[in-house]
Amino acid sequence: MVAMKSDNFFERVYGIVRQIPEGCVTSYGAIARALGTAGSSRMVGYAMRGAGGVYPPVPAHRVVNRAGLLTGKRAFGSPTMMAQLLANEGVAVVDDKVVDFEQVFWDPQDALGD
DNA sequence: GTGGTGACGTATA
DNA sequence: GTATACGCCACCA
Repeated sequence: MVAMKSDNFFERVYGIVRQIPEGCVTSYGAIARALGTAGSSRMVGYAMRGAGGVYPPVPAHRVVNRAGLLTGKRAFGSPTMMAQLLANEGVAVVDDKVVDFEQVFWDPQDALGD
């Protein structure tokens, strides 16, 4: 099967993010590790940068860094869009940071073992 | 084919 | 505990 998806890596990241349940969030490193590319944690975020142009849409707003900071909020067009979406999902966000990050944290490996 | 960059993470000072 | 430096690896020009 002709691998038309050269974004094998990207697609995988999208697949994980799309499995994130509503009201939950995860970290780039966790996703990267779930993919087996823990070393390319940066690539996870890089992939998300293109998440706004792929289909189906990827809830990138549910993906934050290790500190729970909405580092990529700027990728949503508005610096408050990401926080707004999270708040809409039930995730409290203050100062561009996820509140109780560890409580709403979702483990991507959980989807793999589904 | 090479170089530069990056929505991170970890290590060290 | 805070601040700074480096590394990782895949994508883009």
